[in-house]
Amino acid sequence: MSIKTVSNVVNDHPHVRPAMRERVRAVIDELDYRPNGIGRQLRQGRTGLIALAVPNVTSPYYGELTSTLVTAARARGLTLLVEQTDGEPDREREVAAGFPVRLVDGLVFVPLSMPVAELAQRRDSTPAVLIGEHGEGAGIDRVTIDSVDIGELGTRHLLQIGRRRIAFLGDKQSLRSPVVAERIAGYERALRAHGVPVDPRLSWVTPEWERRHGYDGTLTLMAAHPDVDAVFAANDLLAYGALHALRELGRRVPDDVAVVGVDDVEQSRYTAPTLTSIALDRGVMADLALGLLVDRLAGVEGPPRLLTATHHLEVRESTSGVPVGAVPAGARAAAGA
Amino acid sequence: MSIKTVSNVVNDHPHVRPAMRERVRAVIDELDYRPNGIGRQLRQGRTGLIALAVPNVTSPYYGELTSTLVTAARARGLTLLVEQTDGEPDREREVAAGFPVRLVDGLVFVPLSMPVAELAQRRDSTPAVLIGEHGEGAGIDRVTIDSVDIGELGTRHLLQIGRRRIAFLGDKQSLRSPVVAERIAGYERALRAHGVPVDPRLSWVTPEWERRHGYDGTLTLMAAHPDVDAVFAANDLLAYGALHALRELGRRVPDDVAVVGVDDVEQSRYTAPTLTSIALDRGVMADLALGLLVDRLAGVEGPPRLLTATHHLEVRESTSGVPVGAVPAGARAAAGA
DNA sequence: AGGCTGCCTTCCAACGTTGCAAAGTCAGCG
DNA sequence: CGCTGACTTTGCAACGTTGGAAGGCAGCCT
Repeated sequence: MSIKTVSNVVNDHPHVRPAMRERVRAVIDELDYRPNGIGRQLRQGRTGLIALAVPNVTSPYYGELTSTLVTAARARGLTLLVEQTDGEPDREREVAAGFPVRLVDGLVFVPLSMPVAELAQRRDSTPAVLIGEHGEGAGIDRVTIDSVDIGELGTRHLLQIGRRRIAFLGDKQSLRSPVVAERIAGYERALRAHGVPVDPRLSWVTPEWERRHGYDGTLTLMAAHPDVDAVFAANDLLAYGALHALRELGRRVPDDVAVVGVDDVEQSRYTAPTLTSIALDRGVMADLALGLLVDRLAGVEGPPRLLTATHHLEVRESTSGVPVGAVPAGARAAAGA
Repeated sequence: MSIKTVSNVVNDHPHVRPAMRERVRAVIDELDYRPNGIGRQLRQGRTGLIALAVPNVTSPYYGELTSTLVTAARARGLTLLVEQTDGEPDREREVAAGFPVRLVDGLVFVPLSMPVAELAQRRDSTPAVLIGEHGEGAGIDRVTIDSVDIGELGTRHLLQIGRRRIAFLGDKQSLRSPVVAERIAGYERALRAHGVPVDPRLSWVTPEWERRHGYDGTLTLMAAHPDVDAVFAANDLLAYGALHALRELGRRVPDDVAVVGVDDVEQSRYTAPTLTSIALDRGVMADLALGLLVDRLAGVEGPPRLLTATHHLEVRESTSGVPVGAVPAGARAAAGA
């Protein structure tokens, strides 16, 4: 039989006589033959591969995002290939410039630090989607979240439980990325709306948003401003570091200092005390992003599109003091010792 | 100029006159040309792609492993492609059988549940490396850890701080995988060595090894056996659940119940109390695994090889009661309330 | 000046697949 | 019995690259 007939069988072409179809299938099983993806792709010009470029896979937030994307991609017959940028501008530039060897059909990119102007001048013709606040005006499809509202929501919650000296943990010294700028804008807006003076010294700079930076940052913050009665951390990891530092300093949470995070990753339901956080819908974000990308792969033209995923506040012990479980308060107090 | 000359320039072949080389480079820049990976790969028969199949990317342990592998692969000029099995036998079978379309050069696989006999009968000719305890006798290169010793080490530590009613959290009901079997073997060996009777009722079954299973498991465990004075969790996530449950129950850690985990992921330095855990060297494991795989890709023949990565105990507050930071004990006591 | 040598460039073929078109087969019908 | 038409199979070409071999050119030696 001819090679082409095999191809017809493998691709379920019509006009193949059942007898022949059976014969070919038998031989395929016999030889354990698999079509060579490379040849197929060369012919079709597509690989079915999508690259995902995130700062890292280790942070719970990006890990959960990656996990969702892997699953969502598979559901659409695509395979995900992972790159890590560590949020460094040069690594992000490499991703934006495209891989030196053309291999993927599309790119899902979470940029953090590279200048948006450079993103906009990207010459690589591979379709891309951005996820996150970074990329306003880059002319690329994007799925984002409303970080101004996130900053406002978290701060308002702290104001409502009576806090007045609220620190924002996770500012950036140089290069204030949109993420930070927006969250701080929301934070300040909420303060003003409540008639609480904005003290710029309480926008506390951390080099990155990892646990240890939250820990170090909170130690120095509390030393400099002992009157701080709430910490609004830019993400959950910083908040974990803050909780650890506060415990070490003997400050009770939330009694002395309340803490709010952003991302609401799984771990936040298990810290002691459990962490109040603003939940972002990662599943929806991944799905939306992949949908935008698949459109472009299918040849959909048009101006860059922008979608915004929703978020909501999950109140837990670090601001309410109320334990999650159905256990008497007395028992809880004893537990903490 | 001819296509082949361009190829020669791109591949740094000798015998290209500098003038011509320059001319070609200029045009490449001009057109922003990139070699099409597919054509190249078709010619060379290799894709430079490595598949990684893990249960998920969300668990800190696998997340950190994935992250390390991505970096290690990149350092060797390979790109990592991620699949998730959720630890389900059928999904693992698919991975073992090979992707329907031949596309990757090699496979790094962390199986958890599929029968080893089936792994051994794998017909796919793509080189593979296994990571973990699962796969003994499959005839495939593997990087593992000594889980018997891990079980023994953790248990001995608990015995040495005076605990006698030590529960093992994370047994599996049916299908006791090698991971569990080995850790429990070590646990029982340590108990016997100390003359402490082995109580099989304290090998507590959990459906999976996620935080919530540790939480649920610990609640039921402590209800059934209130005299338990230590919990040896099969991994850190289970331990976080255990810490949460114990806090809710008003049991002090480590005073009433000491807790030990396995994996020593980043978060364990930040829980309250910080978690004693057995650290596995993920970086080394990833490197070893990739080394084995690259050998096979280079055509190295020979019997299956087995490497064992090291581990060590990180003692923290959940067994020692001693805080990590340089803060007076009095401050710490107040902090916990 | 002719031939030779050595370097540079070009040509050809092949990797494995699939779209298209041509060739082949067969049954039914006039 | 041959023709028509529908259905089935096969052949060819092309996707973009690179190894190997052949071709071209210039300079040098005699």
